Amino acid sequence: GMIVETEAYIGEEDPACHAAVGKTMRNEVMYGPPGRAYIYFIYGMYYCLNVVTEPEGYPAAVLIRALQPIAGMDKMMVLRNQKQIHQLTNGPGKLCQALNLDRSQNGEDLCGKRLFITPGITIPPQNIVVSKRIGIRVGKEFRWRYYIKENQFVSKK
DNA sequence: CCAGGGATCCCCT
DNA sequence: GGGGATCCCTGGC
Repeated sequence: GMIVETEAYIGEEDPACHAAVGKTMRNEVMYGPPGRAYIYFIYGMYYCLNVVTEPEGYPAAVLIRALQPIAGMDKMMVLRNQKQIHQLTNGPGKLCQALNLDRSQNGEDLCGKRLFITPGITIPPQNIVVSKRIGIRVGKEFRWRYYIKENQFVSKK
């Protein structure tokens, strides 16, 4: 899939970042080297996928909030129990379900062969919308959400 | 040990 | 637009 929506969570000073409480067993992957997957369990039923960024020791990550499916939609439909393509990966929990991601991929090297990100098409800056992050209670003031303008697979306008 | 909360989703009204 | 599902993690006692 093509990543069409992301959010940044940056350091212990970001109250919405899981690292705001300091290093714990849950968030330790964020303190590790960049380029790895930080996958956490949320609301008792869902997982969220992040890409660890920044040098080792500084906890930060980019939450992948939505994908535009490119291949494997048949498998995604089974995993999601959903036939509408637009409902397969338009949310952080949904896309983890569609890609069958869970705790077992937490910490995985995203430069490997199983789960990885490749360069995609270039989106002109004027086609990228910047907004406030979604679903958080604190740290709402930071405009650290980015999504492709008018893309039909973005989770929320 | 236990209570509270959560970077969501789905279904109902 | 609102509430329930569902369970892990964390911090406090």
